[in-house]
Amino acid sequence: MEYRTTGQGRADLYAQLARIGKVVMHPKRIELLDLLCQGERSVEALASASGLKLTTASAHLGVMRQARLVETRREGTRVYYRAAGEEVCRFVTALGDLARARLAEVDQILRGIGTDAHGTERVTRAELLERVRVGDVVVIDVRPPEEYAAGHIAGAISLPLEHLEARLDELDPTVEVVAYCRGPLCLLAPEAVATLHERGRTARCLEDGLPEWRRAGLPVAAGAEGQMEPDDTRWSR
Amino acid sequence: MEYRTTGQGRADLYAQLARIGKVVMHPKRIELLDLLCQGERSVEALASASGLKLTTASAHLGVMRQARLVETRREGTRVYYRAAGEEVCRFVTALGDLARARLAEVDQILRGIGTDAHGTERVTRAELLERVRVGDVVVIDVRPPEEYAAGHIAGAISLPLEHLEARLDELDPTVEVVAYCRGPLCLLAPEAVATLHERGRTARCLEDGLPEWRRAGLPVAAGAEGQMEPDDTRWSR
DNA sequence: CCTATACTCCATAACTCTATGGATAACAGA
DNA sequence: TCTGTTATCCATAGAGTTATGGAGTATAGG
Repeated sequence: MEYRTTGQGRADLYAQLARIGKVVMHPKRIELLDLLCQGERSVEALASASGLKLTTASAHLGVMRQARLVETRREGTRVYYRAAGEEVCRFVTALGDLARARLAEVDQILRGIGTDAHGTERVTRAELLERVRVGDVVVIDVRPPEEYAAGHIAGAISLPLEHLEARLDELDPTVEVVAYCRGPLCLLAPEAVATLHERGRTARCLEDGLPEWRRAGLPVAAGAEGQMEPDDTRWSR
Repeated sequence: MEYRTTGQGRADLYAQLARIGKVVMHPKRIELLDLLCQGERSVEALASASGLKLTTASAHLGVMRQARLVETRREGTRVYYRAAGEEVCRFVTALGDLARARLAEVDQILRGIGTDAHGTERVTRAELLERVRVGDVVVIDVRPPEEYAAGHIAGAISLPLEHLEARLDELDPTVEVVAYCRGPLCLLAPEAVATLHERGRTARCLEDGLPEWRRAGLPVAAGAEGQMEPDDTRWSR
């Protein structure tokens, strides 16, 4: 018995799905997509962040644009790429979740060097929200300043990982620190927490990162340090 | 400025995610995965259902097994493959959702030949549940009998698409029919509804299909027509 | 122990994808 | 208009992927 419905239609359908599959078959494209879920970036910025040559990065971005997973905006001589919608970021998250669930290797990497192996539980979003309200915690955004400026947890201060040790004295040793970064696949916050632990501080990571926080409808602020415009309308159309 | 955290770790991480990405880069593998989300099947059954040669199908299944997306069980000389967990099916659904959201072509195919183009709204799960309770609707499972036997909506009767026209007189013309199949990517139910409309019947599709119904925790029965064992423990470990 | 069945493994040829550098295109500023 | 910047396009070599048929493996049954 053959149960192939409308023969042609089905084949076409799966071919379309494979267009999206092809995007995530290459590690660098997943990396780029993950970066784009943080906010828009120029081709050059993406290339240097992912360690690709400009032409190669452009080619990868072209593939992703053809699959309609990213969109572009031109500003003078520069082209800014962004994820084509919230669904794209959800898909990247889903891919990461599946990988963690099915591939022991992923969990090992995430629990490996510089992560929360010390049995430190992560802080839930609900808990953080409450403790920020009460004010008995300091939230640090350990991502690069540009990403902080593009959107951050309301009330968080920008303290990029690479400046953490130098600016350690800005943090009150008696107050617990909660660090967050780009999401479950990002290693910035776990590394920050490990560093803080080495210095005898109390610190934990937030579960997930900014995209998940935003997606949960929790307060996000934009702009550089200090000025706290309640903005960020990126996904709110 | 370079912001590449733990250089090696990140590259490894994305390479692992790409292992899963590579699985869904090929249309036939998506098709196979979609089939496996309906229940386990032998290699031969999968090959014939997807129109692949046995060796090719086996190779594709091998790729999927290496990525830990499917698992096998041997029974005599036969090897049965199954999805490696509920997360796998959720991922396939997520891929389909993303494709529908981002690729106009997919929506076109789904709304194309034989689908609910007639402005027919789909029945929600909640509505169906209530109307089955009241009993003013007949639910037909238009998938192949084997899939019905492996698990179906409690109360549904098995009426494979290919027998629909021949067995049309089994359906009371005064009662609305709700057809369901494998999920949003499956075209069996929309075709059945189109056929029923041509015969002047009142009929609609259920939103999504059996996997989504099961995932929502709604009643599923197993076994062939008539006998209604409340079973199906496939995902309940 | 022999045979048939249901798969998996292997070698290979055809094909597709990726990285790279040079050429081209779009734009801003002088 | 000329120049520098930023990004895309193109040709190509190299790497990886798929389909296929034939060989090999595991199992059930005679």
